[in-house]
Amino acid sequence: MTTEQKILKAADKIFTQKGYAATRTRDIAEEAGTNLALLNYYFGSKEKLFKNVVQGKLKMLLGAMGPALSDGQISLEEKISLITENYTSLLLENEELPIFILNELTVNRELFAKITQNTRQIAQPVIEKQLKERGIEISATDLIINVLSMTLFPFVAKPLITSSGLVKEEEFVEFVTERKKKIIEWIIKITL
Amino acid sequence: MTTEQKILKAADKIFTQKGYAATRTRDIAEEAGTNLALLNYYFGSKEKLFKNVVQGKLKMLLGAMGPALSDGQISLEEKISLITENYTSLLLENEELPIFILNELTVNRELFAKITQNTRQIAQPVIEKQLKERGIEISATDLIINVLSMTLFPFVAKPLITSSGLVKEEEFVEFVTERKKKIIEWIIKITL
DNA sequence: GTCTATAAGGGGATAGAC
DNA sequence: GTCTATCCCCTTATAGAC
Repeated sequence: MTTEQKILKAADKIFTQKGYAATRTRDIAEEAGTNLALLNYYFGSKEKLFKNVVQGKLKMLLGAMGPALSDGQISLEEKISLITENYTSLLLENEELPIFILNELTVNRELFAKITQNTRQIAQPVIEKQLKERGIEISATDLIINVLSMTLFPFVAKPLITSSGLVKEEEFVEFVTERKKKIIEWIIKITL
Repeated sequence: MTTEQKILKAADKIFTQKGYAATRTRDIAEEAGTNLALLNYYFGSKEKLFKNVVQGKLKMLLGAMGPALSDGQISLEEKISLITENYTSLLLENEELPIFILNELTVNRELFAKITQNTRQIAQPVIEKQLKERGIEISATDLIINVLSMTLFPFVAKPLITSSGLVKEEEFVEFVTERKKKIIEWIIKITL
C-alpha cells in the first residue's frame, strides 16, 4: 500500500467519523502513520483531500442504485429487491456513509449536482415507462423515495434508534437484516 | 427581546446551518447584533451555548411525536395521521432540523440518551398494547420506524432529492404536502 | 450589562534538510 | 519521497474600562 493510499484511507475514516470542519489534518496524518507535510505533498490541501474522499463516497452511494434502476430488463419487483438488498449490505459495512453524505450535501450544496443529476436522468424515464406499461398510478419519484426512505432511514437515524432503546446496538444488524425482507413486501404491496 | 434571547436565536440559526465545528462564535455575536464577550458572559462557552441549542431542537423533534404516540385514547390510525402531519408542518418550518440533530447525534452519541429513552419508554408499551388488542402482527418498532422513515426522509435527503432533479427546489413544499396524505394511506395499508 | 483589546492556543500550510 | 521545525492566521476566551 503506497503512502498516498494510506493517507486516503485514513482521511476517509476520519472525515466520515467527524465531518470536514471537526477533522484535523494532523489526525489524518497520524492515522496514516505519516506526517502533515506528506498530506500536503500528495493532496495539496485539506479541502482537496476532502473532495477526493467525498466524491468516492457519493459514487459508492449512487453506484448501489443507478445500475439496477436504469436497466429496463429488470422488473420493478426485482429493482425494489436489488436496491434494498444492495443498500442494506453496503450500509452494514459503512454505517456512517449516508448521514455523512447527506450532511455534507446540506452544508455544501453545489459540489455534487452533476453526478446526482446524471443518475436521475438515466433512471427516471426507465422507471416511468415500466410503471406506465403496467398501468400503475404511483409516480417514479414516490416509488424511488419510498424504497430509499425505508431502507436508508434506519441507518441515518441509527443513533436516535439505538440511544432511545427502540433497537439495541447489538441487535441492529439483525434488525435491518430482517427488515430488508419486510421492506420488499411492503413496497410491493403499496405500489404494484 | 433580551440580549440573551438574541444570542440564543442567532446561535440556533448558525449552528443549525453549519454544525458545531464550522460555526464561529464571532458570527453568532454578529448575527445577534452584539459581540463575542457577551456571548461568553451569558453562556460561558461555545460548547455550553451549543448544548443549549441542540437540546431545544431535540425536544422540538421529540415533542412532535411523544404526546401523540403515548396517548392510549388515540387510535393507531389517528397516531399515524397526527405524526405525519405534525412532522410535515414542523419540518417545513425547520428544514435543516432532522439532519442537524441526526448528524450531531452521530458525532456525539452520549449527550441525548436520557431524553430519547424517556420518550420511547412511555410510547412503546402503548403502541404494543394497541397492536395486540387488534391482533396486528407488525412490531411497534417497525411501525414507528416506517412512519418516521416515510415522513422524515424527504427532509433529511432534501439536498440529494433536489440536486438530482427528482423534485425541483420550488416544488418541494408541494411535494411533501401531497406526499403527507399518501403516506397515511400507505402506512395504514401495509400495517393495519 | 456592554464593549474594546488582547492573551493563549490550535491548526493548515510550507521551508528546507535529508 | 519523507521528515522536523516553524510560520502565521484564525478562533475562543477573558481582562479590564465604562
